[in-house]
Amino acid sequence: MPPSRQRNANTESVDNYLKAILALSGPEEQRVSSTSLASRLGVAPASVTNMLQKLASSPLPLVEYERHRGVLLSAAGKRRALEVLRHHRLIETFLYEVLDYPLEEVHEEAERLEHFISERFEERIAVKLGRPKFDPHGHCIPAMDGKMPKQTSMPLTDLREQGTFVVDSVSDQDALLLRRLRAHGITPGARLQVTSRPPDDFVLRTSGVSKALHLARDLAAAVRIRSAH
Amino acid sequence: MPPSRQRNANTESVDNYLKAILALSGPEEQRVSSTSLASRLGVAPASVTNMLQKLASSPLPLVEYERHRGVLLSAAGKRRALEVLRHHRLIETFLYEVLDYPLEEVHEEAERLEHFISERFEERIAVKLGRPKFDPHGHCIPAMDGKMPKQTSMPLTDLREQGTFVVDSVSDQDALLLRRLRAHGITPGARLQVTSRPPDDFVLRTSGVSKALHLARDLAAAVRIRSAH
DNA sequence: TAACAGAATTAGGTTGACCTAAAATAGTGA
DNA sequence: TCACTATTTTAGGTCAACCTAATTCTGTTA
Repeated sequence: MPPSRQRNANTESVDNYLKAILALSGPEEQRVSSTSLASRLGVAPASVTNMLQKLASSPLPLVEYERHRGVLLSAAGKRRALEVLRHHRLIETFLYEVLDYPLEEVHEEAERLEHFISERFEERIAVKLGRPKFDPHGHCIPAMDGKMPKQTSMPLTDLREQGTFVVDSVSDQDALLLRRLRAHGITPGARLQVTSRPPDDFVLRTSGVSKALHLARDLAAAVRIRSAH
Repeated sequence: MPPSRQRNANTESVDNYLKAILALSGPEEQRVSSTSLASRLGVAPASVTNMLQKLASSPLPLVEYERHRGVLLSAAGKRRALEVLRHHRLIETFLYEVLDYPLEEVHEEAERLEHFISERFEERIAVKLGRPKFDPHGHCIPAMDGKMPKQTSMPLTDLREQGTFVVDSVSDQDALLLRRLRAHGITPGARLQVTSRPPDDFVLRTSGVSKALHLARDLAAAVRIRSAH
């Protein structure tokens, strides 16, 4: 028995499966395939199948799983996934606000710590931060009851018309990319005036900068925007 | 291969063995027996033997081990043990100072987190706290180079004469005990006037309190004192 | 509708950290 | 010095989470 985190059958690994399923199933909660999970988690597909079978057949199943048909989170699984996501985003906010981390480094640290903080720790940092609704990437922080407001933003790459927008959020997946975005002044809340769009380049202006900016596709893909109300 | 903490062969479990050896070998760095390690770590003696053999026979051994003669930390092992101890005590201080944890709850949380924070995290909280030298229990925090000032305190239970002293530190091992001590005003820095000592009770007065206090043996054993200079 | 590619699963294996039970060793006292 | 006890080690096993290789399934395409 591993010393600390066996309580409740929630190991670090299980948490990571749940988080991945939550992320991949999207807002419509579609079934998630073994391969997509495998590639997101960086493990072999066979390992995924194994784990899913275990998670599905425990006394209080965390997922619903049918062979060859992918998985979905059960109510309990979703609850736990959202709890871990809440931890993650609160920790990110904390690192950014209180410990002055650079934006692109909060994710990696949070990714480790999210599994090991207590309820008390979560509560204390939430209070310290004034119960924030958004993390520094612009992602919303699930409430304790698991509620999340509906997404009203869209990927910059989905944009089909020009106009002025506000950066809703940036992806936390790739630190390098994040740093490049930041160097261009593209951070949550920034104003973007988009003057050209695919299949050409993304050409845009950021607030207060006169020079037009050509945005590479990989960068654009990491940005979500909403209308400048 | 477990996903996150395989780097450098320093798993949570290995860290805990190193910490336990450091604690049990004491300031004179005496050899530590398998049984004492087993009981401190809450594992079977056979498990200890196993682990020690592994730690001793790795390319860069963390311990020196001879069968039937106990273990000692190697230079590398001591370095790591002190690093983890430093993490632990910095985290405790942080929880206490910044997140307003009650004293008796910092230990348990730190015990988990100490294994998972990055160098950056350690550095940031150290800066935030003003590079503290002592944790809230009164234990000194090892410097980055592993240096620790020599102990000048003694267990209250070793006391053979009456007099006035200062509480140097209190043990962090038992939360309940700690809370009882705190209820009696016995926290690091408090003044103690000891008027009676074993084999009778410990009878003492704390600063500003007129009523004499009878201290149970288990409580006294958790307190270290130094002279009130 | 047969065949085939790609996805998913099964079978069998490894590693780390633990366990129990049995065997070996060390230190002590007769 | 011999035996006995307590400590320690060896032997052999379990479990979680991974792996590779082999097999089976599914949906599509000729």
